[in-house]
Amino acid sequence: MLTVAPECLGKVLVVQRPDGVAAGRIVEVEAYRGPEDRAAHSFGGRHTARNHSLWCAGGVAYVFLVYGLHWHLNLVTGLEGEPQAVLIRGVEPLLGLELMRQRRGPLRDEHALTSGPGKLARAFGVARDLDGAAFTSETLFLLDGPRLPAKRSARIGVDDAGAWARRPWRYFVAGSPWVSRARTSAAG
DNA sequence: TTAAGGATCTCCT
DNA sequence: GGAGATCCTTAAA
Repeated sequence: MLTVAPECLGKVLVVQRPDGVAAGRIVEVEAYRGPEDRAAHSFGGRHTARNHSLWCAGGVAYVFLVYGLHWHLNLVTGLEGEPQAVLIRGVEPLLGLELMRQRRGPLRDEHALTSGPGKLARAFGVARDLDGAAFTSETLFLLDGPRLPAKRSARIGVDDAGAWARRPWRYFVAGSPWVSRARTSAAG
């Protein structure tokens, strides 16, 4: 999974919805590795209705809601019974710009369209009905792209996870304006 | 059935 | 740089 995460950078995420198609190049991801990873939803080996998709064989989507407002899109990468996933945090829009703007509403900063996990999920129309969907379906799939140079840093939003929070399991493309802004400036 | 908390975003200063 | 929004999931009685 730690090898899969950097390989995701540069790939193109495509989501087809009834109201249109959206596509973008992945420029930022985070790796989560349960059940040891305290920051992961699967920490402790908990297999619940919510994170069921995490335990499926790799290649499906794990979609969940945080703070009652924001959806997050993960790519499950483990074997069946091994909860491992890559969280997609930032993409560079390629197709469906108009559609994304519609779904996101008026923005002060053009780059805010997809520069964050909650933002891109909304821009791409990702919601609960995509949870468990295969990444090879017509609705949701990945295209190969040029391998981009990955930089690493600590993950974001997992401060209370102790040493696990400091693991450099966030991979991003340095210099891309579509990378979400880390609260703690990226090391490296 | 109830209570508590969360892998964030946005606006305002 | 700081605080509020908002609803789903989980655990306990």
